[in-house]
Amino acid sequence: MNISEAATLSGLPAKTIRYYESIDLISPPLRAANGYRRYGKADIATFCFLRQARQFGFNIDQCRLLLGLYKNPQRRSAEVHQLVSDKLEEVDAHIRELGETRELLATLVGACANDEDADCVIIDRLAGQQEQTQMLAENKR
Amino acid sequence: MNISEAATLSGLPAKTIRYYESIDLISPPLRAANGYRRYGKADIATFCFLRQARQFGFNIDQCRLLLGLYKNPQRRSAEVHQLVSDKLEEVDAHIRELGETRELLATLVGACANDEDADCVIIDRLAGQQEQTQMLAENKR
DNA sequence: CTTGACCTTCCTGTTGCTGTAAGGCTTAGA
DNA sequence: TCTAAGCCTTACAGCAACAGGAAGGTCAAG
Repeated sequence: MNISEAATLSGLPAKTIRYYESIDLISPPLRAANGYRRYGKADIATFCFLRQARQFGFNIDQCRLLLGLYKNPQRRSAEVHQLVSDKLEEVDAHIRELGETRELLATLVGACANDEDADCVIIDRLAGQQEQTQMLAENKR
Repeated sequence: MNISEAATLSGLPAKTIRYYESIDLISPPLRAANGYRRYGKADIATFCFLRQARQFGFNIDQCRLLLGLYKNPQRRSAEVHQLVSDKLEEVDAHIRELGETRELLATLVGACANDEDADCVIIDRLAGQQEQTQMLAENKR
């Protein structure tokens, strides 16, 4: 099948498939006589794998590792487990961080008058972190 | 003061300050006789404002808006409120999305044998979304 | 025979910086 | 007085992970 069908079946845009090939994430496929890329079922499975992995937040290098394990029948599931639980921790950390940001934003939203007046707690709060930074800077000396 | 002191006091790297100037986010400062940028207290306040806003997840264009409101004594706090509550919603959506990812990852971690064997539920799960995609593709026809 | 839908490669742009090169200014110390 | 460090300047390259578009070749239908 041609690249656009492979794209439809796998859920990866054709552009992305070509890009993955260009960075050697996937191996170059066979070419038809006219130069078109030809893909088979196994390729589709690989593309699906990559789409899923990316969706889970693995970056390209991590996908490279995962793909290596995927293609290697000698893998130990413990290796895969390690990669995935590391990612889980990473996602957890990210969620915690966003949660803090969220709380701060909610505080701001709640504190703002939300009217026609120019007085704005949000603006004050955003600008008013200066002293702390300066104290911090002084502590460093 | 010179740029590195401004950087220390505001918490924005000197590089970032120059970058913000280059994209017209902040206005070019006065220059000393030797060509060095000179900053004052108001500049530091602006830099702190930007640092905070970025930390809250506002992108550069949103910072441009916020900065406009910050510098405008005629602002209506409702405008600021709108920007911030939009951002809050955005962050909430992001958190929800990450939460779903987290649950899926946790499921994978829990289901994996985590041993010396090659059998790996994670690998199977990552590769095995193919049918659904294909059904989806067929529904589109 | 043309039209439109594919396909190819190559180049640029995105976001928000960070790194590095190549050079000028300034100040303290030998 | 020389020099070494530690500032400062500009300008260009690069990161991640693609997306958009140009310029051109191919293919199937009407």
